[in-house]
Amino acid sequence: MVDQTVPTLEDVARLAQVSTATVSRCLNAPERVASGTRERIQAAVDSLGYAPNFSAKALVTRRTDIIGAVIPTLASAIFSRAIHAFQGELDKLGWTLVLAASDSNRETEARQIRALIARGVDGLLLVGAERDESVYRFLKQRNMPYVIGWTSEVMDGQSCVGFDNGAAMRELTEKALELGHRRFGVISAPVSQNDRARSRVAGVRQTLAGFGLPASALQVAEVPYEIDAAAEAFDGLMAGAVKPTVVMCGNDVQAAGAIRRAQQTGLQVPRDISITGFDNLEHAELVEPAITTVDVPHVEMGTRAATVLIDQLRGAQGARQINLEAPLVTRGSLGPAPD
Amino acid sequence: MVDQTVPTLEDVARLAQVSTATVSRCLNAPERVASGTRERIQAAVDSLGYAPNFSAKALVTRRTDIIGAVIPTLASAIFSRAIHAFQGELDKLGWTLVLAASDSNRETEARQIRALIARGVDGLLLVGAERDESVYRFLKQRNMPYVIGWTSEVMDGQSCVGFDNGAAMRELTEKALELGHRRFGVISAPVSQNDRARSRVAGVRQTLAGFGLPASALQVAEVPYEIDAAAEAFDGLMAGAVKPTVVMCGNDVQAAGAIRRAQQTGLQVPRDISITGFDNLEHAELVEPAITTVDVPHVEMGTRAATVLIDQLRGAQGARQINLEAPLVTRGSLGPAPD
DNA sequence: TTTGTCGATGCAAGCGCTTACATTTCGACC
DNA sequence: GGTCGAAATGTAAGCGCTTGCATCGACAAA
Repeated sequence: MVDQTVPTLEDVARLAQVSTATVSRCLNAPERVASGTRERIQAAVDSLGYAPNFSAKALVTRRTDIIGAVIPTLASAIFSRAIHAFQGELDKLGWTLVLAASDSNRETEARQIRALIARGVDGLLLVGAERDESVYRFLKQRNMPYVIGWTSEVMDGQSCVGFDNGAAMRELTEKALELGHRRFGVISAPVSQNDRARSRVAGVRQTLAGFGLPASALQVAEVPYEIDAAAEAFDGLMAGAVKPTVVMCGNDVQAAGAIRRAQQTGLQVPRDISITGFDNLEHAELVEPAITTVDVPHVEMGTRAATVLIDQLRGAQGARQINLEAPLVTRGSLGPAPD
Repeated sequence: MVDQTVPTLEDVARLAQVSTATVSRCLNAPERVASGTRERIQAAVDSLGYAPNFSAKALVTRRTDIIGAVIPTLASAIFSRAIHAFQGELDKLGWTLVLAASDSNRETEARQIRALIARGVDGLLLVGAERDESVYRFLKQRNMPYVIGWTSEVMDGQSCVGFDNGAAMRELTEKALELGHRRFGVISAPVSQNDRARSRVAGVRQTLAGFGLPASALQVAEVPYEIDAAAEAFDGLMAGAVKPTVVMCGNDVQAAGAIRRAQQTGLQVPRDISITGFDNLEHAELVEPAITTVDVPHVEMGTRAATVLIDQLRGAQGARQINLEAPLVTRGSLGPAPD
């Protein structure tokens, strides 16, 4: 290893017999440099294997071309599909993604948002609209562009790319009502710090109330998005005074857990009990019976989030609120209510 | 929005009536600053809401505290669990993760590795050992620390945190032999640019050869890690002259696709045909029958990869090659060969 | 009092790049 | 050949931070 030092603009300039300014221009706005010079510089760049130092560039331009995303988790497929699409689109547009997972912890999320901003990200993708006001103040104070995903319920002036969690759940609930169900169970993620989960539960509640059912027609259990936790929650619901005929789950992982537990306890799905999910993850159509669920447009959400954010960075005026379709996917796990 | 400018070290210094050098020391090595001064500076930092500019810092220290990871995809759960653990550990240690997905494309991967290095990452996590020699030359030339995940077959001097793909598959194959299977099908990811997939297939081949079976006892189909593609590949294998009694899949997604297609064509698993997977993804125990598979230690791999890489960045000498256990998980999809 | 030591602090250079502004070059045209 | 404007290029000032070295002052020992 003879030459341990990385070549700089100055090395290129010297080799090409021009000033550093010309090299810089050649790299950033080639049309402002005479073609002969350009070729000479290009040759110097190639022979030196020069690559610009982004820290130096960022220092003077005040831009990093880095976008940050803070998501609840990568551990399951829930967010990873959208993040994959998000990253792919960013890559295409010349941006780089830095990623942090908050494990659905509010303080962690706030810390990570600050950390990414300190790192100099040009923009942020956040999940859900609910966070401390102090975080939004900070974002505003630093004039940081951001887009909120996975929900369409945001404040004026905020950009989002999401869908209506409540509406999707209302639609699913109506379907269940049509099928004769009158006693509902819900297995949800803890709603206290999760606006999307809360909207979903609210969607069920509103629909049932609108239909004229008493509050007792709905039992809610809150547990994490894990199979075993959902299985236990299912047991809890079925052991209640008012046994539900349909259990609506906050996502497909919980639905899979509920279905399995139902089958273990000798119940047939959907003959004895109907179960629904949310997200349309890959496994939703693999389990038996396949899960009736809501098709969350993960990929489109990720892609659009990237374009909305980049548009904003490039100076587009005004917030954009994009509300995507999240259609019902009817499969075997939801059937008519038992007599 | 009155004060649009972000406070700098100098602002803090002025307010605290010290030099910028002292503020810098106070932030990076508090013990070298008198406690009175320290308090004054702290107060100034707080009142200004000062946060250091990482680009400037990186420019002079030549370190970014950013780690890059280039993985094949985030679209499924295959890599995301490990990346989640990797990011969590990095976060704990004070590092930040930037992520790029190559979609298993060799050129894209090479481009992304270069891009992340240009961005100034301090280290890299890569998946699998197989890439153009020019990439490794580049890595070496730039003196870039990196760790290779998902395999233990690396060159001398390279660090890895993985497992023995071939050994795991040999073990699985032996199990199938014990159960009386003599005609094997394999559904694999395309092996041409995927050393892990190649090792897995080789594991089957070696075991069968060692057992004395002819080459015709093994039929291989190469398709992407997708359910439908796997289903078609399954059809292809079953339509061959030598119908397999067991189909070993490159991962659990393919196994799920194969199982479903088997059932659609009236075959009972494992009575008529056995099917195995790889990875032990969440759905492996959700489908019916549950998938016999290899439990890849995703989380531990992610965590250890982070610590190995950071150790290296901190100056630990020599490459570390960590070979984790990837034990068999016996479930319903693998049974005795039919008579 | 003088000297030496050491902890605390300041000074200033410089990391590699961009860019406003100044200067040079080069044709086109008369 | 001389003039002029545009195009091409150069000059140099920073961006915000770290850090080697110089300085200062307090205190202990002589």
